[in-house]
Amino acid sequence: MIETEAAPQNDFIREIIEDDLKTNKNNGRVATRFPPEPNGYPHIGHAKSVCLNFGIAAQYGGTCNLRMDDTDPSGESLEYVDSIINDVHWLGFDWQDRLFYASDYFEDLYRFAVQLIKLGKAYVCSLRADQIREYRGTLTEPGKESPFRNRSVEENLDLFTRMRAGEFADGVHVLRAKIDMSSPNITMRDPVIYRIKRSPHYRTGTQWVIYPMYDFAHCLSDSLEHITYSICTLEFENNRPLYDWIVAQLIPEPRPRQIEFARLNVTYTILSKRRLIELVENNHVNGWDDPRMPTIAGMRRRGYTPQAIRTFCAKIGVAKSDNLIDMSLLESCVRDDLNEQAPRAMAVLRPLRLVIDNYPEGRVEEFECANHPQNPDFGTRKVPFSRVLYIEADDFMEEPPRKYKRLGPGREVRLRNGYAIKYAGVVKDEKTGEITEIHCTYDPDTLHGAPADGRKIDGVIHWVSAAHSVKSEVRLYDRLFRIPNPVTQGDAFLEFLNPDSLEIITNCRVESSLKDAASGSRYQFERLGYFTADSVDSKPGNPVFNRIVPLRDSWAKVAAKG
RNA sequence: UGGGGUGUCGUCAAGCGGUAAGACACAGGCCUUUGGAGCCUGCAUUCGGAGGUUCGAAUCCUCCCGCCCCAGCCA
Repeated sequence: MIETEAAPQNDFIREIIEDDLKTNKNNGRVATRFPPEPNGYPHIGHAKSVCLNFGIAAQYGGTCNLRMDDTDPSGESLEYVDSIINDVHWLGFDWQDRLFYASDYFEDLYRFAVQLIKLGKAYVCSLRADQIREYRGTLTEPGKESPFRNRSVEENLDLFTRMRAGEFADGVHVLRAKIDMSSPNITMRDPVIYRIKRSPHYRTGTQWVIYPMYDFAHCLSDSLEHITYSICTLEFENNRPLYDWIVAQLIPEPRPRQIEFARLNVTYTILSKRRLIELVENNHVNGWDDPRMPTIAGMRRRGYTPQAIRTFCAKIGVAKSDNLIDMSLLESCVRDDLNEQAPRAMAVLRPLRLVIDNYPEGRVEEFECANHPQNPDFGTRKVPFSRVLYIEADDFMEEPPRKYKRLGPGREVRLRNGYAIKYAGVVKDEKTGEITEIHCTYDPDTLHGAPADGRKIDGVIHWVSAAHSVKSEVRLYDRLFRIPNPVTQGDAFLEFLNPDSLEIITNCRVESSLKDAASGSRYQFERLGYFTADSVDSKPGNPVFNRIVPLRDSWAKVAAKG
């Protein structure tokens, strides 16, 4: 089952749940929710929360709701709601009919606020925003009580009703919880729970001019949905006493419990929604699903599989200490999945002409090649072979360093799926001295298996028949997210946009059997890594390939060592 | 200098008083018609530091240090 397998290691949360199960706190129910604010596309950090919340629910036979936490109309939109729905589904999770919107609770929340006023636990404060800040005190000094703190219930009710009715301009009044202005926890110093904001809401339009704040709306939304565990990130730890306070005033037991975990950080990656929005709005990238983006949509386009992302989330674990996950773990997860799922093919990115001198001109053979080296279920494909081939320019070196196993003067290598060939000569451009063509001879007895005389052939290179190959477009993203650490520095954007890291290569040749590659297909091209046919830019018959997994340049390391 | 968290290998992360799991990374080897697959081996005498309790401490106690979060009418 997808949900269970995706559950990250979450021992401290499991412990809490199992204690509750023992004491039968919630009658054995486990109910979680994934509550994004629809003000951006979900990213890999959200995936961690999605896997956690749905995973926990599945582990205990419970439920997980999807809830749009849309209490601040500015920045929220239907487009983002759609992206969340789409991406969570794509990741493999199902909330069935439990899709909710905090905005659907506006009427309930309003009534809760009225109730709080009647309890004498909330008041309308008419201080200006800057005054409220001033009265709040500082980290080390207690705050001062608002002069409006002791308004009568009747006056508060009257004012709050008129706030809703639109009688006041934005900002002239707010509703505050009456808690403790001298609390060492600043969150508890009479927090604002309702504000006037004349900003049309993407769902409720202009129906409301007052909107509940997160602290008020979230815990009560959880309560309305009978959530048992409200799992959120660490920065809300200071808000937990407020969460408990509000719920204690208005909701009978059993009440939802907030549990915090550390949010995801990945090396070289920006996961701040504010910054991602900036990248999109300033056109630094081509939208939220740009393959360079750490969004689910971007990763999907780049070729990541839901499985790989789920595995990643399961492997990183869930704890309370700040973390910075090495991107190599993410890459390892895709490689692992794709190694099993991706059919193999051959491609050449930087073509170098290779002529087999002793192979008859005009002759064409077709080799039956396995689409997967380990799994015969993938079947085979026919690959044409002829006298003139293209090989990867890197696969030939005139002065090969030690340990180089590919082609060079005097050497013999195997053409993947084909014959062993032996170096015969090289042709250079007279002016530049650049190698333009390699000449080889082939050994006809080596098509299947090693040569009869027992000589060993170490190197294997891939190739494509020049006359039969098809030209396609490949986009190389050397690493998924080319953003240097520390990501908090402003110049991160410059690096992100560095054209050197976004090289686009257009003269790639892909063997003909691939020219009908369907959109969204993933291939591992021999020795080059995993590629996906880009589902947005590719056309049938001429796919555009994104390279999705960087292969470690181990050869470069060997060469560096000498 | 207030409050809330958190510190175990390069990076994550188990461990809950009985003598440091696992993963990624890294290194070496074997094997292979992708060097990037597969297999094998190595990789924390020590758990932020210093004391203490105990036969025994990463785990309990004391003090100290580092890092993160909180002063939006954001979430």
